[in-house]
Amino acid sequence: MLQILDSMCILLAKSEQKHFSYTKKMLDQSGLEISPGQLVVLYSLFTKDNISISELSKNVLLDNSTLTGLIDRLEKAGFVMRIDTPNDRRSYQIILTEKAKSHKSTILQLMKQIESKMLEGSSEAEIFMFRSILQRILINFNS
Amino acid sequence: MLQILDSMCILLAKSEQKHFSYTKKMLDQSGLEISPGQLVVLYSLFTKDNISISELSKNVLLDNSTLTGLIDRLEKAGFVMRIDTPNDRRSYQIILTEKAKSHKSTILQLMKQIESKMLEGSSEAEIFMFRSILQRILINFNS
DNA sequence: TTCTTATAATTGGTATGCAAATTTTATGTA
DNA sequence: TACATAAAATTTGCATACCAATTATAAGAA
Repeated sequence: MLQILDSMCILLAKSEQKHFSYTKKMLDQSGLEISPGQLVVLYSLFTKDNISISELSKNVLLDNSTLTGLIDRLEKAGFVMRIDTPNDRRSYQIILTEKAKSHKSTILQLMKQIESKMLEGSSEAEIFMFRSILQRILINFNS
Repeated sequence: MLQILDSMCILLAKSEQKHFSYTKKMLDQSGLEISPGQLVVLYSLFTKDNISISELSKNVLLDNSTLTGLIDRLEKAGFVMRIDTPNDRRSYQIILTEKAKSHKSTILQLMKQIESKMLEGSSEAEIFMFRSILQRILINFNS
């Protein structure tokens, strides 16, 4: 085992790095023309779209400025549209296109596949504990 | 709990994202003038320096091209030096400066502090299992 | 020795991410 | 109404990361 991985922080970082690379590889192979960052945005929009950038930023834990670029690329690729918000000319509503909706099940299936790969060899009990520790980490770093 | 976090993959990604931000904040406050990426490189070099970029890239699980920039900034900040490799004019050896060595204990202490924050509220047994699952994830994504 | 192939490091292009600054529009106050 | 303040989105600048291409050098084969 590499020396740096004796640090739990670095182990976490590298696990995510490899997860990101694997996700990117799988998306490339799928032909969906979606990036890992876009995947998270779409996943959130599948549950609730027709919301502003600011609302979306809360849902996906990303800064507005990060979302601007992500939405630009998603819009260019035909997965979402910006439509005017009534009574507020500062903001837009982000809505899914038919193209996005038509790929929903494929996308969700791919995500399940990646999750399976990630958790291969771990028991239900281990996964349950893993989830609760990650949730605690998120809370710890937000306070 | 946010909807997107029902995906273990996204939960992992967001945990690391928050860890990264927290590390950046702590480093900023410390006045060390080191970035999170540089921290990992220094941590590895503390164990073994006087190695080439290629060797280092294996030790820190980063691409050569990523390391070039990181080493550039570390060199500029006076933490490392590139010295010529004897008998191979293509490569350099990366060595720590006295400045880097003088900050070693401060840096290691800061890392411990971040790890403590991260794992706050988790038991030894939970941490042990957490580590082993992360290691398995790393293996899963590398095969 | 010459040519091919491989290796070391860098550069350039793209995708995250954030913070700070900016632009435009709303809202609240005098 | 006029002005100050707030909010929504974007832009800019910086730090990761990767891949693909490039440059320089080394090593092996003919």
